[in-house]
Amino acid sequence: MAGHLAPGDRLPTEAELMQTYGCARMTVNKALSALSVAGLVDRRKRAGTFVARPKLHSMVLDVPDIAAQVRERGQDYAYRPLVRSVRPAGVEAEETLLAGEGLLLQIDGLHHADGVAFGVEFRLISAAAVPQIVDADLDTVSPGSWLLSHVPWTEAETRISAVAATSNEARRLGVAAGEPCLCVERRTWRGSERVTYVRQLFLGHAYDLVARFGPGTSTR
Amino acid sequence: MAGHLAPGDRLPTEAELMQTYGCARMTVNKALSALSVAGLVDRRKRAGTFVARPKLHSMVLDVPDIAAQVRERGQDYAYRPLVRSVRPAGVEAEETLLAGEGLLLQIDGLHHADGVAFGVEFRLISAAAVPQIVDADLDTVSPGSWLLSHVPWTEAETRISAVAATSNEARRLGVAAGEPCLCVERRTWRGSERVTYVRQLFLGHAYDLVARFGPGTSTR
DNA sequence: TCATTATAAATGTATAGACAAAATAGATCG
DNA sequence: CGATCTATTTTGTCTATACATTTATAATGA
Repeated sequence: MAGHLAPGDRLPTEAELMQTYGCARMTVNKALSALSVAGLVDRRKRAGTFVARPKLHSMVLDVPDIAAQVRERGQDYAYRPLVRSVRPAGVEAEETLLAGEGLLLQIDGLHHADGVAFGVEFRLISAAAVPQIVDADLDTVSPGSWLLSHVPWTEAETRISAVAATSNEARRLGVAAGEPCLCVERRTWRGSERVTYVRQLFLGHAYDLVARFGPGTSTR
Repeated sequence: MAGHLAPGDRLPTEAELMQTYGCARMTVNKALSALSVAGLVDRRKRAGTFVARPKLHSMVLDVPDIAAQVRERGQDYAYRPLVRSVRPAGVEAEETLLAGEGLLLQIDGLHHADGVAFGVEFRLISAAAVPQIVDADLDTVSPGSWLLSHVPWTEAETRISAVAATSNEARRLGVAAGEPCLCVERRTWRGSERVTYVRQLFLGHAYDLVARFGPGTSTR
């Protein structure tokens, strides 16, 4: 971290470090292994341990709770449901996003900050994976928060892009069509079962995401 | 992962797992510690090990090499420099982005796919932190790639947002002003020294980012 | 009843020793 | 000269043991 070793440089062997720091090899090994999973060094048997070339290939993206983030700025957060419908899967092309398993719950809603809408959300939930959702009260709490606290999930994929608001979306957000928006699409699984698909559209000037890489990031 | 244990459930103690799987406690401990740093379980002394409630608070964001990503789609990638200037820091307000240390190198450039520009990049590099950059050949290779392979860095922060292309940016990208673009701003440090600031603007329909959370993500 | 103290249960971390696995470097042979 | 085999170095992983640290729970006392 101090920069004494450049990427590609070889570190002392475990045996040498063991001597240097006067501790057992297991201890050195655990430390180096930790550096390895943190991506700071590469280790190859027989060859040794090398400073990894920094790769920007992965960073830790903070996906903040929307409500908490808004409140942190001193604003008032509110979620307002727009549409809620239960229907069998496979009716529309969109359902390929969640794909064919029993009943499908569609929930649209708006995210407000200080009473002004800054994000619109389209969500599909598989009733097969989340049976409790049908009777849940989703008028005040956002389905995102509800799912987070009620449904264990094991895998998620988020796609981030920039799009122009369609006329429909723009109307809901109270802006002109074509307004640049940050589009967050997220698919969530529990095991191999799909749980939910959500597409969130945030006004470009009202929302951003932050990702970090560095000490303290990977080690939490 | 199989869902047999719900969030909040308590796992067997290390001693019990040791019996169950017939191995040493150190082995059990290493396994549980790994699950802990992966964020799948929480461990409290005296209390035990518990299935963590899934938090969407952090995901792993793939920041792909732009060139590689374009080529993966079967397209031809090219970087073309636009502006390159060396000047003392502190001249413009922008320099607060990298802040006052000696000479500052500004490099603007375009990212092309199959000859068509899809991204424009504005970059500041601290010559104090990267003295070699002044003499580097940056006509064919993008400064991003050059820096990656020549400068070890320890920390980076990326901000992602959606913005409308300014008339200047739109001209360079060959689109209409106001076109929605994905804006990626990244600050990079080595220790406490700032290395570079970059602001990249990608055409919304030509670029997106993907973040994942799940088995195999944190463990690489 | 409440605050304080003591006990014990669980994780956290270190050690020394052993063997496995991989891959480089060298030796051998055609 | 090249291919193949061998030896050795280095990391990967497990084991058994020991002691430290934290903290939930039980015991104690005013």
